Amino acid sequence: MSGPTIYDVAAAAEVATSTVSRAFSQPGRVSAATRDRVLAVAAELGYRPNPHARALLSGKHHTVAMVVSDITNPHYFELIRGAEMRARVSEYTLLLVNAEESPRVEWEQIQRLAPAVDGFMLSASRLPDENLLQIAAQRPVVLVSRELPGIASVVLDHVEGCRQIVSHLASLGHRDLLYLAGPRNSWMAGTRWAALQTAAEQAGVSVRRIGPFTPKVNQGGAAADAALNAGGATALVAHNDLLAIGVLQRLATRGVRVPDDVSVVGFDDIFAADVCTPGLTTLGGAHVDVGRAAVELLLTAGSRAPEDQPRVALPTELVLRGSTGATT
Amino acid sequence: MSGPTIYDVAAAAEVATSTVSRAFSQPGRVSAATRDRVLAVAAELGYRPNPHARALLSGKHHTVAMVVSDITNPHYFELIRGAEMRARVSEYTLLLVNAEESPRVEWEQIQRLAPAVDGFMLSASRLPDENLLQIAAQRPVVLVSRELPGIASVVLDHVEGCRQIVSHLASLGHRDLLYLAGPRNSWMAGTRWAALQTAAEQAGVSVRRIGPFTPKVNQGGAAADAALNAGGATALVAHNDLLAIGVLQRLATRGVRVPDDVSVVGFDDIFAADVCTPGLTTLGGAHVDVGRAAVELLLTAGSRAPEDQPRVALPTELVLRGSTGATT
DNA sequence: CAACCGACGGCAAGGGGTTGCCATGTTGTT
DNA sequence: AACAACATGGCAACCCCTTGCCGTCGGTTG
Repeated sequence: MSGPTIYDVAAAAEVATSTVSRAFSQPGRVSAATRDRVLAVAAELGYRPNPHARALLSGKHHTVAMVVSDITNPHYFELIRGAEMRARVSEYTLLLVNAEESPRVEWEQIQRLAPAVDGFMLSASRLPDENLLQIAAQRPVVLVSRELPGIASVVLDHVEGCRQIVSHLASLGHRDLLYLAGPRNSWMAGTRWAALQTAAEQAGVSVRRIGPFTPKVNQGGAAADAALNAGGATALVAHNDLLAIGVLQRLATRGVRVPDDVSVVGFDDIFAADVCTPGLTTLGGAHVDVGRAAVELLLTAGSRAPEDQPRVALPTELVLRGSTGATT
Repeated sequence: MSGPTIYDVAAAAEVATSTVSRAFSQPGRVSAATRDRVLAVAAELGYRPNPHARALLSGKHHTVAMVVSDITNPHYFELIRGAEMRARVSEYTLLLVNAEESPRVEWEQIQRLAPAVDGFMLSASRLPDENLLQIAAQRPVVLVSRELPGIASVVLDHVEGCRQIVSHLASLGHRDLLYLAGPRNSWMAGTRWAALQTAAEQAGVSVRRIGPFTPKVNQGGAAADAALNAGGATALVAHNDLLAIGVLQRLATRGVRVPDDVSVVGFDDIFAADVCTPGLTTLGGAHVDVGRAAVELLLTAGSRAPEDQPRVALPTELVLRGSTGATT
């Protein structure tokens, strides 16, 4: 069933297993002649080192786990791709775990995998701070789309991003913004709201908040109705593109014209934002780079003390499409 | 660094390590009293079995690898989710691997992971048949969106699906269909073409093929232009939704009205198909179930002989939206 | 020519579990 | 009461690979 072991190679090459092991991992430790012979025999037999046996002794598993809050959110695709690419370069394996928006599932999966991975990349984690610190005490952790002192993190610069959104809307004449908030346990939801308030104040416009809403398309209907009910706002800023798209659909159904009657902005710049009608103005960014940076941090985590865990903030890009326009 | 071991638990509970091991894996093998004590001590110490050590001896890793041809295709989301769900139920870990549309990358990754996983789920594999058989000789393999005698597979029933597409179009008055083909090394592309031909013949309509095209949105422009250039067809059937959406965009740019001038059909029913304008008529199916079924097969693979590997074909669903209409 | 030294291989001890087999202690059978 | 049949727990080997330490051997150095 399993392939040849180091013993088979050793026997065939007529050396000790330790020599075979060293031929691979410490090339300078054996003579060139012996090394060549061992490698030749190994190649012939199709020998592949068993990663488990190796991990058992070294404690290094060459594997990192990426936990995402909800894998059906297309926003994660690019993130995953970036993480996967960076991991592969270092010959690391990426383990993908779906938390299904459930803190309990997230916690259980992490506990289960903890002994088997070198670190965790937690994207939009819904776990409370103390749990995150607990995990970070056991294993290297990098947070994505969340920040917490003592733990490394990678986020898109939402402060600057929200400023861009507000500036954009303000320049189009909007004076009353409404934020359709994300889940209560989403750090992003809180931060975006704070950033929007600050930006709004600086720009001299007002912003209110309703919600929370689960950031999925099918919640967009409720969000849109709530927004219309709240009244007064000429621009809606949805927690993410999925919600925004749901809102657009509902507004269309109710005969509210976008952007003539109301403008809509989302976050993430998912693929569908470019395809829907009207196109969705949204705050994007290089999500591939976020994933890449997170894994990068994770792989170099060993050398850093808990108190100087880096916080990386990557630039955002406001993508203008048809869903925002001048007030009439 | 690492948590307590079975030795710590054994010492604390004043039993042998074998007893601790059995308390977990063979509950009936130890007395209830002993088992309870061991489990209590283990819980108190926060003991978690080391999966590597376990895998080393048993050869079971409780891990399956899912290889996808291109992770940026949203179509995989549901597939991944289904696979992940099924794996979790059995406390299996899902390893996600991106092949980036490159057979070489796919092959290398599979070889690298082979000693560390219990099986492979290969989605839309771009590898030639002989490579697949080679892999299947080492490890259990389940193919998704591909069939090959001797290897288990799960596909959506494209034969019936294509019949539905053709019937739909024929009933709307279309007599000349054009298939915008997928990549040359895509099994699906070949099968869909064959199924379309058969269905067209039965329905008494004509179908032609152009391509191959890389199934991405940005190739839709070229595909649309080639289709218009080919002339004559009143309905376009694109290899997948990404390509179809690209086609829709290009047609809109060129002022060709959909569905008035030409109808467009896609495959996969990705999320974006519902939000683009017009909505894309597409052949979908329960992709979650495909992922679920594939993992199911993989977990029960050990008991089957190579010659009776099941071929599962799940039903498709033709989703009608605005991109198809009657000929004028 | 003795004392040293570096290069190279081998021995053997883990690392954390699992499991076949054996030695007890219990219960059941006649 | 004597013996068979279980039920339990422990011992120790084993899974595959890594690595500290030691022995050997040819070559330097003084």
